[in-house]
Amino acid sequence: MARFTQTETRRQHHPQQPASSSLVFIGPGAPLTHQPLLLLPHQHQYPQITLPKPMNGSEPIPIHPESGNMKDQDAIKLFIGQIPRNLEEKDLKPLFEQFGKIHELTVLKDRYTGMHKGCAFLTYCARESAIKAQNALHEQKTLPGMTRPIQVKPADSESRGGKDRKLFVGMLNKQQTEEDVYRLFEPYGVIEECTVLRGPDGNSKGCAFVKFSTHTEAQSAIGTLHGSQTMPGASSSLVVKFADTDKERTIRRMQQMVGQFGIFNPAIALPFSTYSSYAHALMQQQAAIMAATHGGYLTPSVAFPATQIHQMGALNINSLPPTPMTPVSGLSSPPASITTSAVPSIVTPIVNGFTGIPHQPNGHPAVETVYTNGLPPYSTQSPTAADTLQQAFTGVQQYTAIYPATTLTPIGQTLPQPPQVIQQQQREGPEGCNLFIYHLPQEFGDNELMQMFLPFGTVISSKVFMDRATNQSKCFGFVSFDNPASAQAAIQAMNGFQIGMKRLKVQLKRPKDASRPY
DNA sequence: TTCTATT
Repeated sequence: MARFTQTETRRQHHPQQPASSSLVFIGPGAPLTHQPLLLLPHQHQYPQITLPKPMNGSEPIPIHPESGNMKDQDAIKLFIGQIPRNLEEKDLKPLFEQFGKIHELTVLKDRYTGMHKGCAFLTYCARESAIKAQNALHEQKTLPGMTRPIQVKPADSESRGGKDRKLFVGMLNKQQTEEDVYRLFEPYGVIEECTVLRGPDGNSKGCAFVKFSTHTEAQSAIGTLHGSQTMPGASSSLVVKFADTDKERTIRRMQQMVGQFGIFNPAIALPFSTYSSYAHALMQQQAAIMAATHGGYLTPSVAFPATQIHQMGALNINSLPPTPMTPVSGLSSPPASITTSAVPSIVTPIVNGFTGIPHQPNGHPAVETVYTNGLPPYSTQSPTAADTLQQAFTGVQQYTAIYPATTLTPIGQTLPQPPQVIQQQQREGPEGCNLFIYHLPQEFGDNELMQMFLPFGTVISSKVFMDRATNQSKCFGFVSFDNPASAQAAIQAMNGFQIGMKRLKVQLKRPKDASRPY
């Protein structure tokens, strides 16, 4: 059995501190499961963990720092993962208290929905308690209802970056194990984590994550290994690059969704150039956002909370039913298997909770009516592709749509002050911020329109014009941003963007007084 | 060929 001893993860605050425990590589011979292979500290014996019993309907009791509850200067903040979503702070407390006095324990909640994220941060008063807890708990026990073992490890915030030393390894062959990957990367530095990505069946997806202890090590692995060889059975040479950040993953998912739009009419492929231009604009936009945000996190108005992104990613848009306009063969479109059941139930009441805003008497309901309702006007018809698409987008809707419905949301008191989306009754952006979009797919409603433009900035309003008689989309609409740069980015990326057989026309909305001399 | 989550 192979055993590789490694030094402990370096801590940001004490880079010089000698390793206080060693990490052991669990290699082949050890029963490898589909779990990521981690470099686990030696196990110590601790009392059998008694799982806390969730208490129904009780309020969370956050444990906050207080006097007499001082923490070590070098205390380690731990990230706790794989927590059942029905466990709150007070439920978790007993589990962790056995390793020492807790300084702070916070279950992470979605900022907007208050939804339990299934993870928490934990800081003990004593550094040593954290180490004990990690050794005793990490990957050692699976909490009720969870399919993976609990995670107890230093929070990302405890190590600088974290991402700048984590590599994505692609184009592995599916037979390669964690150990194979480990061996491959071992020469370049200290490997803290090595995970082969696997599907539910445990089969390798042909890629892996390798985390080095330093950026430099990671960089050197890239320099030497990337493209250096082609694994047997792989379609191209080995890919070694820094892993995506969450933001990049978000962008990737959006790109994938965009790609899926082409499925509305499989006969026409999305031209790569257009796709690429959208992707590129997304990247630029995201980069701009990141640069403008000191914390490095996306502005709430633009960011998709990770949990919701996850929801999007979990939905199979490929299962879209044929649209009424463009029936497709069974070839590329399996029967609609997506149902509302695939969407967290919280979504529906929120999205449906909108009340109509009365149309203006000027005969222009569109731009005047912001988020009149969260549903496309055709939603009462039999299921359409857009219905399903809407479900796919529900996570985003839940986020974006929630603001106008503040008084209707069941979790209203957990909502923070709504960000700029809530310029409440503002319907049209400043000049240069309002776009006219033509050649929309018939199935697109306000929401789909909004989703398509959200990546470029804060969408103040989105409206697809409907034919009053037929209740069908007139295939054009308006989108308003809160700033001209977003509008320009959207034009750059989306004008000429092909969806099905059509190409979008995206241009600035003509100002009302455009033709009027001043 | 990008993971279960990181205030």
